[in-house]
Amino acid sequence: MTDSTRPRARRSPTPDELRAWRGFIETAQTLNARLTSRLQKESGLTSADYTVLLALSEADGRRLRSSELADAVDWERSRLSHHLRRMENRDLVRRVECADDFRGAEVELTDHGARSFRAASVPHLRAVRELFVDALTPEQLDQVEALTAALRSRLDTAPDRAAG
Amino acid sequence: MTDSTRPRARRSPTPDELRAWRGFIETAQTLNARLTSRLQKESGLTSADYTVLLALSEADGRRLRSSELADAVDWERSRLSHHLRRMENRDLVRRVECADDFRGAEVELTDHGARSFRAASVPHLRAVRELFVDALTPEQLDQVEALTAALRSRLDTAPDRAAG
DNA sequence: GGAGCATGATTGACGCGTCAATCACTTCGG
DNA sequence: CCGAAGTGATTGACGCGTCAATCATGCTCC
Repeated sequence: MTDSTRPRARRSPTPDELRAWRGFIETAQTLNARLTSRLQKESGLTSADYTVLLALSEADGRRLRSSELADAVDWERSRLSHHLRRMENRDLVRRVECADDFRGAEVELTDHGARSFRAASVPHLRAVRELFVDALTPEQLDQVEALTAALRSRLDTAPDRAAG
Repeated sequence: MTDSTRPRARRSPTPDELRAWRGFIETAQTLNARLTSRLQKESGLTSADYTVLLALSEADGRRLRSSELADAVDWERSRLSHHLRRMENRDLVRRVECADDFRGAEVELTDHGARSFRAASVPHLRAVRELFVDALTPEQLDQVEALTAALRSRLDTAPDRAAG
């Protein structure tokens, strides 16, 4: 216990803690990669596409201001802009001029985009069930919520560049 | 309960389940982004750099065959190859011809690479403690291990393109 | 021992995401 | 009004990761 004289937060994680950390982050990444790959194969959409289409299909009139969309999906502006250009080229979305503020643009789901999203949705959600939900007990699912709540609250507290 | 007539795995997740899923994957991504950004700012290394340097500094003689390194970090060959080129340009690693098999290459930590890794390591591990370990109770850390074990075993079982 | 296949690794093309710079339009102060 | 500051959104450059193609060397079997 030579570490016990140092403040806890300044020590490196113990091997056990590090194992938990690595397990957590690697599992999340693998899971994400697997879901993404299935989504792509089954429906030709990336998970970025899916995120955008989901946000748009939930919006009133299937359209959103660019900035609202950026907030909804929590992306940087320029990332959204680049991605919308690519999605527009594939006829998944359409940009239309905004009537009340000519700086702004509105983004609209095309019919093809709406259809693609609907077609992707069912197999995607099924995959989430297979690879995540069904792998865990109901108690574990509750634990997940508690864990992520705790982590999120820590993330919200710590102001990006380290804490005091 | 109209769903109760359908096999469980074919249903979409319930709203609760979906919330747990979204919480899990988004938290993991945010956490990862935060750690990556701190690592980058504090030491000029990406997490990809860090991963490679960690694997190499744990290897005998600070060197590994390219393919062994690829296995160690679980990357595609070509990704590793691209990344090593970039790291070589920054004098973090060096490629040397392999004596016993002239197809192969060995990758070696440079002194500068070793120093960069050591310098990055302490603040990085401290950040892991701050943002992950210290956000959770010891019980929760145990839960994380059990959860990820369950998820991993599911991932290993399901043969990438869906399960029966 | 040479043809054909296997293996280790690299390359090129391309879509992606970040950062900094920029463009276009609006608003505010005078 | 006009100019300056503010705001919504796009662009360009660049590093990254994937996929398919390729290169170079080693291996096998007749």
